[in-house]
Order: sequence, then C-alpha cells, then structure tokens
Amino acid sequence: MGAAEGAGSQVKSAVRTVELLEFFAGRPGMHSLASVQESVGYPKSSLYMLLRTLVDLGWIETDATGTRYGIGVRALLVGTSYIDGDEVVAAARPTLDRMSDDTSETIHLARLDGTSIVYLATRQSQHYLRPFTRVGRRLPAHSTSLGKALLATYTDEQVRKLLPETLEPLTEHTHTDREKLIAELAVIREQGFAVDREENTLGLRCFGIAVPYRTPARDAVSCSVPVARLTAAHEQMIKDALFDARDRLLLATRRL
Amino acid sequence: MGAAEGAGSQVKSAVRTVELLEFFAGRPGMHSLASVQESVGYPKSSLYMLLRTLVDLGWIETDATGTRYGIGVRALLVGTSYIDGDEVVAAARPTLDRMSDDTSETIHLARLDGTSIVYLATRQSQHYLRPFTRVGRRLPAHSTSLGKALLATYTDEQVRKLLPETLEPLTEHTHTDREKLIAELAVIREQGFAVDREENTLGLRCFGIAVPYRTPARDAVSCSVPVARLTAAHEQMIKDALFDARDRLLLATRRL
DNA sequence: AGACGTCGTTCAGTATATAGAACGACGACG
DNA sequence: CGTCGTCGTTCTATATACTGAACGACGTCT
Repeated sequence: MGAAEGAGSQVKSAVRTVELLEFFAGRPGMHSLASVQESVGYPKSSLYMLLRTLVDLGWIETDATGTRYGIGVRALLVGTSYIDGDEVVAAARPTLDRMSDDTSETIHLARLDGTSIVYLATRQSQHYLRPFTRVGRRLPAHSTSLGKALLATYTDEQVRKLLPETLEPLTEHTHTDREKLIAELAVIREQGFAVDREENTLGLRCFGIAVPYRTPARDAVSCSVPVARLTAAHEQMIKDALFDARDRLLLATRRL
Repeated sequence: MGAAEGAGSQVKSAVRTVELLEFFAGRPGMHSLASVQESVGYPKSSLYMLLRTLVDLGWIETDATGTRYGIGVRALLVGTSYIDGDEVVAAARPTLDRMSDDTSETIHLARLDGTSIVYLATRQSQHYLRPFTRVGRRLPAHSTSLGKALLATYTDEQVRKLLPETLEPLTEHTHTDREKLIAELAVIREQGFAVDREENTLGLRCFGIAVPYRTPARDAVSCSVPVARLTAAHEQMIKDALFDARDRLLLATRRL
C-alpha cells in the first residue's frame, strides 16, 4: 500500500508507531504479540515496548488477559477529525445533499491517495437496499469511477509511474491491463466523466466526475446505481446531476 | 482530556507521535511549526524531525509551502477501522436499524472512554432536520443520556474517582455538581434508563440505556428527540423501544 | 506426568534519536 | 535601505531507545 517513502532520516519509533496502527487497522480483531511480530518484523522486545506505550495511551487496547492487542478508541477520534477539518468536505455538503435529493441514489465524495481512493463523505440512497459504504474506506483507484475520473486528470506518463503494469481484479469486469486503462482515461477526458461498469462490485454501476479545483485533481464525486434499477432516462439525469455538481463544487472551492 | 498515564518506561517518540496526532485532531486546520511547538512544548528540532517523518508517511500533510501542518489522510483509515473491527457494533446493526424504524428518531450507539462518550454508530432521523452527529465524536459523559446510563453502572465511589467535583456545563441545564449527578444516577438505576433534558444541546431531549453485557457497562444506546416533537405517547413508545433494544443487544452480545 | 515448545517479559551493550544552540531566509519596521 | 525579529532548518554531544539473548510461565504433546 506504501505511499511516499525513502526520505532521509526518519524517527524510527514514529514510523513504527503508525505502521503498527495501520497494521491493526488492516486486520481488525485481536492479535497476539507473536503474530504481530511476524507481520511487522520488528524485534519482539522493541515491539513489546511500543505496544505497552500505545496501550497506556489508549490507542491500542488489550483483551482481559492483556496479551492480545487490537486498535483502540483514541484512534477513532483522530481519524474522523480529518473529515471535520477539511474545507472541501465542508464546502461540498450542500452540493452532496442536492445530488442525493435529485438522484435518490448513493453519492460519494472521495480523494485520491496514492493508488487508492478514500471516501470522504457519502449520502446513502434511501432505497430498500442499504449499501455498505463507509467514510474512510479505501478502494483501488483503477476499479472505481471516482478513481478513473481522477486518474484522467493526470498525464499518461504520470499514470504509468503511479500504477503497476497489471492491476488487481476485483470482479470479472475489472480492467487488469494498465495500457487499456490509459486508453479508457482518454475517453473519460473526452466525455468529462468516468463510468465503472461492475468493475468494483457486481451489480453496481457508478458514474464519477473529478472536481478540478487543482491540477491534477484530488477529489471526485460519484453516483452509484444498481444496474437493475438503471434506465436510459435515469442515466441521463444522473449525468446531468454530475456535471451540475462539478460546477457547484468548483464554485464552492474556488478560493481553496 | 488525559486518560491513563504515568506508567513506567514509555517509548518517547511513540507518545509524542500520538500526542501530535491528537493535537492536530483537536485543532483542525493548518498550523505552523512554531505554534505547534508552543502548544505541545517539545523542543523545536525534535518536533521538526517528528513532523517530517509523519509527513513522509502521509499521517500529517503540509500546505503548498511545506511550512504549515495539518492532519493527513492516512489517519482516517485507522480511525474508522476501529468501528469495522468492533464486534459490538457489528452485532448491534440490526437492532439499531429496528430502533430507527420503530421510533423514526435519531439513534446512537456509544462507548465510554474515560469521562467522555464516543459515538460508535448512528441512525439519522429521516425528519426534515439533519442533526449534526458523527461517528467518532466525543461528548462529556455527565451531560448525555448515554454517559449517565453508563455511569449508573459504576458504584458511587468509582464515579467520584472518575469525575471532578464540578462538571463543565454545556447548556444552562447541565448538572455541574458531581454529588447531584450521583443522586441522579441512583434514580437511573431504579428506572433502568437515563434522560438528558437539554443538558447537552438546547431543544434536544435524549433517552439512553446501558447494555450490560459486562460490568460496569461499556456501551449504551440512545434516542434523541427535539422537545418540540415530544408527546407523552411518543415518549412511552421510545422507552419501550429502548428496553426492547437493550434486551436484543444483550442477546446479540452474549458470547462476547 | 514429564518434557518440550511457545509465548510474554526482562536485561545490558550499542546504535540512534534528542535537545540546545547556531545558522540562514524571509518579512517587518524604522 | 538597513536593521531587527521571527521562523524554519541544520549541526553535534549526550541521553535514550533498540536489539538479541536469556528468563520464566503457561499450555501441549507423547
């Protein structure tokens, strides 16, 4: 998953602290010292001290026996504060509400981080189905309309540097060839929005558009619809809502 | 805000790392090195190294100039994973949905952490008003129905150890005297649930009940209603839903 | 039951992060 | 236009965290 690394001197304990937190985040549930040790590779004793410290601080919790570790409550507060402090999320609120009202479908605002997109805000469809999407969730950029819309604001060369040659498939429809994806990005630039045809979740089609308040774009909005419910008229309405939302967001984020 | 501290040898950089993250979480927006230095008190150079490290890792972000710091995207993932991995949250899902359907009001599931409660899950009322409550938000235990319901599962002595003598008021109705609060806790134990009469937010009354799958209880559920919309019949219905929910949750969390 | 294996915990030498001061860049002010 | 003050950054002795091995407790296998 690694983002930027390799800079000069780093504070070792700080690196390990966040790596540990990310480890526990990536594998929910409780883990023994030994199993953590095997995964992260630090010496047992170093890991032990670090875990003790983080437990004292409430960022990691232990079970009743004190020998199995899991992510703690304190981590929750910090994570969600990223959303609170973000000016784009704040500025997007009315637009997302409006998109939700207009389309009656599930709306997402997401940000590109490395090769993943991160959900920043959602508006759930009020339909019978409660889709399981959550703020903070990460998905591969190449399999989502949000990610593809954002990648399309990069040059082909930048995309080649960012993504590996073959991409991990999530469904049978996921593009696994980087060059084929790049070809699709050209189409996306042409038409102004991206489509995910069950490339991420079977039965779900998503329409995404980048909000180009900076170049390359960082944030995008999308609308997800079960294919079963999709008609040509509905699709056109969604596309209109998408362009409308982009214009509104561009206006709202002008001064950022 | 401090929770447990004062244990023996702790890894200094790890402590500082999370303290820094909590600082940025507590004060959204961008901060200069000097202003952070003043708040946390670490030597400039130590702080500088730490910040550089965390920026490299994506947990802290800088603006374009690279001199102002704010919380980063990576923090988001870890925080929300606490919710994902929690068995109680998972087990509570259907019960919360049912409470939401039954009452048509805003439902909360929260956990006690020190003297605060932390929202773990919410079901928003579908009414015109979209109340601003968010998973991860912390509120003082003494001013919420959730917190009081949880505190009532502690002994008076434990409560005295936990809370200061005078409590911070949030509205004109907040109890500020610890002993008065303890007296109220006795009533809560008697009737089985807690009420917040605009002690936290003006115009909002909340009914909370602890889920005693362990002692003292850790989690509670609540139902928040604008006073303007509250009738005697509605209130009775909410209380019934509350007891019903507690029983369901107790059943669902039996094996934890 | 006995011995073994695994796991969490402690200990002491060494590598490393820390802290205070000095440096250089920028902007404010006279 | 020069001086001063502030802020971010670099430098180096010293305090400290890291490591690998040894210890002790628990559960398991034969």
